[in-house]
Amino acid sequence: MGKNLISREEDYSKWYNELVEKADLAQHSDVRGCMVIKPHGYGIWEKMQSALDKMFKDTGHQNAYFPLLVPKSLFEAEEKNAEGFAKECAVVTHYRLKTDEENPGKLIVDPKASLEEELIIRPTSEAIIWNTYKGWIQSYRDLPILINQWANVMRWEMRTRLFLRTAEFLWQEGHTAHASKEEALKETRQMLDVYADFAENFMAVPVVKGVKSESERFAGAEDTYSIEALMQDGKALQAGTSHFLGQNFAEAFDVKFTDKEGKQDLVWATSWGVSTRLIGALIMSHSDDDGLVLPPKLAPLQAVIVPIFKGEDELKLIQEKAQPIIDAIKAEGVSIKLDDNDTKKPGWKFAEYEMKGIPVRLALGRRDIENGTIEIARRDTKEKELVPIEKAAERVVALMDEIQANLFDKALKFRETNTHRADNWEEFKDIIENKGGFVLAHWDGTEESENAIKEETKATIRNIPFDSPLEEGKCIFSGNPSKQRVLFAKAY
RNA sequence: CGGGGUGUAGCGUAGCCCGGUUAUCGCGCCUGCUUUGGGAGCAGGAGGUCGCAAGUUCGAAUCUUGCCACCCCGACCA
Repeated sequence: MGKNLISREEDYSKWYNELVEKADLAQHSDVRGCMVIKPHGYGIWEKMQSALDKMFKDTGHQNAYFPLLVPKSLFEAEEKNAEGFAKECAVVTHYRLKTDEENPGKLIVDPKASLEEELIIRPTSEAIIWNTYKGWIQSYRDLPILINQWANVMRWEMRTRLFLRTAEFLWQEGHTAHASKEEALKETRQMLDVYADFAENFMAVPVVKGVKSESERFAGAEDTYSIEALMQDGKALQAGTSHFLGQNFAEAFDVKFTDKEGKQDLVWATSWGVSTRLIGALIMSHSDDDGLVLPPKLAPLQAVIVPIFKGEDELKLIQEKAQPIIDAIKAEGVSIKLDDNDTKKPGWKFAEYEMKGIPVRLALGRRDIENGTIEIARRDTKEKELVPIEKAAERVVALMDEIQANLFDKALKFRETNTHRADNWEEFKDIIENKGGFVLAHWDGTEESENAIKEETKATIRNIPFDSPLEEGKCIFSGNPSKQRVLFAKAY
């Protein structure tokens, strides 16, 4: 079982980096701030993609693809959005290299090949997409447009961490266009619900849904909704956002439609996204000192059989015994493989699959075959059980649901015991500094208080939870009246 | 962009202050034998422009200067 990591924040960062390496998920690239996602890490992303993609399709969305490069003039059209991202944009200025006459074998940028208009490598695609939508929308009959794109984006971050913040990252971004404000608001909320559903039911990570304060709002949005998760070190992680963009982008790109009455109006917009950061959330929610712990629904490989054998004859016998189990398990839609690699020893394999977070491991050796048993070990609790070989498939399939549910329950309990209420400034500071976790506290709604709190404690308003009840109270910082509690935490 | 630090084999490192034969150790890798129910043991082997350049010196991983790269702390952030 994992230790309570909240008590050892200093080496938590090291713990995380080593885990990513040991679990074989990713590595730093030689390219500044970028990440190489290794097959096991990418396998998790693929599982996330297919689950999310299905949820998007089930809510009426379609996939499409837009260009990587955004002309500067388009990028700057929506001023707030452009301003918000300006500091972290990579810019393409030239389109050709040439050999360096002073340094044979080397290349230099050809100064004659500079672009008339610079191209921005997308940090997000609102601009290029809304410029395209302009040509697609004339009438209310063209609406709504419900499109998602799977893509990479680039944000030139000052400091990076694998999965949590990298210069290039993979994500999906939904961009929808609507005829009415109500419909767009409904879409914004619906997609946040989809994200929360995904986080809780696939990732086994409980989340708090809510609305961001003005200062944390997406650049160019009227409102930003987020799901916030609590990591094992007591810090919050924003796991997904859904933005109500109002008519800002329609105005910037002049996207109008004619309604049923023949009147012209600007189109209403939303955008929403989750990224490979979710893999970081997954790692930090469930892992322990022995490595990664994966929820069965997102494990690229859900079960593995480690044969314990001496010589080819024994291996052959084990393979024969294992095959019906494998067939039965696969028939139930659970992925499993027999690791018959003879260059690695069983002990090595046990450790390896544990680090990689494979939910269930079976061990089958001569001793088992003589006794008609098989050993089943679950990753989440590290418990081992010896079951009759004919019951193995049934047990493994059942474990998938048990482990999935256990991980969620454990994460939920962790969040509950690490969510505190603070009613005055001293209490608030004490919790943030000494305990960590979420803090529900009153706030007067002003940016001044928000900034001052951040300045003194590093804690920020994660969101104003949708389910936060209305109650009279006083802002923990200013003492001014407040109508409800908001969610504070130190964040990634 | 400010403040600090580090560059020695695929990875992690000793040596540097106080210059002196063949650059230390561990992991990993290769070969052989024995092993296989929790990251095997023994024996042998391969692998190095000591970040780059210049300088000082009989002699530089070690001293000096310049350059480059990376890391950590802050500001920025899905």
